[in-house]
Amino acid sequence: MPVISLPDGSHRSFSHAVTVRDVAADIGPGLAKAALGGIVNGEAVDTRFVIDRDAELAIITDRQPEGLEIIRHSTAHLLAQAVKQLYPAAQVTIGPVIDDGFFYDFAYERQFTPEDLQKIESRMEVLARENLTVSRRLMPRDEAVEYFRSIGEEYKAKIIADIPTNEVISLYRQGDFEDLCRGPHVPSTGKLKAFKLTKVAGAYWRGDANNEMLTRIYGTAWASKKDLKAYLHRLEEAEKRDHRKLAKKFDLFHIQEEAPGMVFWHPKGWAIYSAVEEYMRQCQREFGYKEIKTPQLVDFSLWQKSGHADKFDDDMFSLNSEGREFVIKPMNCPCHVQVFNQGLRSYRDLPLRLAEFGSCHRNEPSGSLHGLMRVRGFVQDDGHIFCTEEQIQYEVSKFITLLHAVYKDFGFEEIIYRLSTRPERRVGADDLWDKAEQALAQALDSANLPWQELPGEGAFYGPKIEFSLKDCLGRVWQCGTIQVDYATPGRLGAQYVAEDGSRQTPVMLHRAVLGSFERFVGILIEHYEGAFPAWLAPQQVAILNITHRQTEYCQKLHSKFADLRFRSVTDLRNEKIGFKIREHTLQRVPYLLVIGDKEVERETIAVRTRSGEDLGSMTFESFLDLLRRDVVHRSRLPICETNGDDSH
RNA sequence: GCUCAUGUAGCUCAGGGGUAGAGCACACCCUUGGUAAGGGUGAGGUCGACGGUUCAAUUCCGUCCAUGAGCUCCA
Repeated sequence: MPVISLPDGSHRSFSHAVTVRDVAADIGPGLAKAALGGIVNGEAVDTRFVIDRDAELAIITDRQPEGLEIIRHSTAHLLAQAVKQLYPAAQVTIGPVIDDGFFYDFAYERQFTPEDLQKIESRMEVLARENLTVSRRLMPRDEAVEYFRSIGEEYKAKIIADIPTNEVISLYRQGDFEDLCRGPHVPSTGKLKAFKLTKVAGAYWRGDANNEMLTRIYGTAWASKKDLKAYLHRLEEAEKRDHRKLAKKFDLFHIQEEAPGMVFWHPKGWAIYSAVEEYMRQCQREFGYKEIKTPQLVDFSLWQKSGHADKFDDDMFSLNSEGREFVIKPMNCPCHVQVFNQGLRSYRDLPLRLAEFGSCHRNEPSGSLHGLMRVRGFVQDDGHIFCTEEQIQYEVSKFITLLHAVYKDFGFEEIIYRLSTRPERRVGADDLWDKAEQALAQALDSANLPWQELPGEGAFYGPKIEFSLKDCLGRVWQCGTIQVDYATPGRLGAQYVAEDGSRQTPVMLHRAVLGSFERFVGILIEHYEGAFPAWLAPQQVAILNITHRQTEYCQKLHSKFADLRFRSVTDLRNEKIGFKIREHTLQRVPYLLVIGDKEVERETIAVRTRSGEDLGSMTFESFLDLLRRDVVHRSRLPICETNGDDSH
C-alpha cells in the first residue's frame, strides 16, 4: 500500500503497486499525457517504472530540464533507429546528450554525408509519427555481451564488456530497434516533435586519436517547435558575430594561405589591438611589473634544459644556422629566467615581477586553426613572478585583483575559476606538487571565490588556476591563468641569496590575464559585435561635411583630435549626408560629427551617435568633455572605482 | 594530424565539357544635396595550385594547399 509524496508536499495512497504514469493519471489526465518520466527518491525513471512501496515522486514533463534531457536522449535513439533502417550495415556506438542537443556515433564503411542527413531526418519524422511504444527490459551483463555480438553490434558488445560482470543491463526497444541504455526514455516516439539534425563529423572511437574514426551525427531537440526555432535563431545570431566575418566587414585583419594561422592586422584592427596593449601596459606598471623584451630565436639547448623539448618537440618551429638549431620561441618563461639570472639576486629583490608582450609561435595542428581564436603566431600578455614560497599566496591574490579589474574594464562581469592539478606527464617531486596545488587553492578560498578542480589538467611543470569569462551570449572563454612552478627555475639555474646568506631557488609564477592578444581581440569583436566602446573603437569620431565649403573646418577639427590622441576620421567625399551617416553608422563609429555652414559659422559641431541619437549642436570643448568621459569609463557600466587607475 | 564539406571579380554569391555572370564596392562624369542608400558611364577574373582524361577542362578524375564544421591536441 504505497504512499506517494509529491513535491508540493501532498500525499497520495494506493492500494497496490503503481507506475509513475498511474500516479500522473491519478493527478490529472493532462499530466498523464505530458509525463515523460519521473524522479523516484532522487532517481530518474521511466513512466512505466513500478512503485511498490512508499516513495517520493516528481513527475517529469518537458517543462523540467530533466524532461528536456529525456527528449534529447530519446531523439538520439530515434536517430539510431532511422540509421539502422536505412543503413543496416552501420553499427551503433554511443549517443549522449550534449548542450542543446545530442549526437550519435556510428561505425560504417563510409562517412555519412549531408545528403544522408536529409534522408535520416525524414525517416526519424516518420518513426516519430508512428508513435512507437518504448519498452525496457533487463538482461545480465554476459548475456547482453553475447546478445549484441550475435546481432553484429561489436561496438555495443565492447561497451557492455567494460561494465562489471555482476551488473544487470537495461535495454530499450522501440519497434525494430533495441539499444543498450540506462534511460530513462520517453514512453513513446510520438513525444518527439521538435528536432533537427545539424551536422556530420568524424569522431574517434573512445575519443582516442589512435583509434579508428567513426561517423558522428549531431542533432538538436526541444520540447516544442517554438523552442527549436528560437535555438536556430540563436545560432544565426552567434554566426552574425563571427569575428572572421566582422573582420572583413570592418576591415580589421586578414589571414591568407601563405601564412596559415598568422594574422595580417589592418590599421583598424591594429588600433583595437594597440588600445588593448597600451591599457595592459599601464595596468601592469601599476601592479609592480617591470616590462622586458626577449629574443624570438633561442638555441634548442635552452628548450631541452627547460623541459619543453621533451614534450613539445614536434610543435615548435625550428631552423638551422651555421650548424646550430634554433627554436622560434613558443613561450617566454625560459627567456625570463635568463633575465632573472643576470647578476646576483638577493631575497630583497623578491618578488621580482617581469612582464613581456611576448611574440610566440607554435606549430598548432592545421585542423585546429580558427580565425584569431587559434593561431600559430600570437602575443601573450605574459609575466613571471619570481618569489619565495611564503610570497606565493599573496602574489596569487594580488594577481587575481589585477585580473578582476581588467575583466571589468573590458565589460566582463562573470568569471569562472578552475584549478588544474598534476598531469601524468610531469616534472618535479610530488611533495612540491602538493605544496603548489595547496597554495593555489588557498588563494582562491581566501578570496572567497567558487572554483572547481580539473584533475590531471595542469601544465607539466606545475598546477594552474584558469580564469574563464562569459561573453554576452553566455559563451565561456578561458583567458587568464596563473601557474605555480617549482621546477623550471631550478632546471635553469635560477638562484638568490637568502637572508642567512645561503643560495636558494626561487619559485616562479607564470601568469597571463588576457592569454593571447589575438584571441582576446577576437573575443572582444564577438562580444561587442564590432560596436566597440569608445576607448577601444578604432575610429572614435567621424567628421562629415555637408558640402565642400566646410572641408577646411573639418580638417581643422580632425587635426585637433589627432593632437589630443583621439582617433578621428574625415569623410569629405562628394556624397549626400544621409549616405555618409549610413556608412559610418554601419561601421559602428561611436560619434558622427555633421558639419554644415551653420556649424562653421557658429564654430560648433552637430553630434549624432551610432545608435541614431541626435545630441544636438555643441562646442568642440563640450564634445571633447563628453568623449573624454566616455573613454575614461571604459566598458564599465555603471561607472565604478578602479584599482589605482586614477593614480596619474 | 584525422573525417567530411568548400574554394568563381575587392566582398556576398549564381553558373556550368566549347576560355564566364549579378548585386554591392571601385574609377570617371553629372549632381553641392542638413541626419541610414541621388543619377549615368566604365574598368575589373590563369574560375585555389599542380597533374590526368578529352579535339576541347573553370566544369570530370587524382594529388596538394587553404578555409569551414567536428574529432584529437593546446607549454
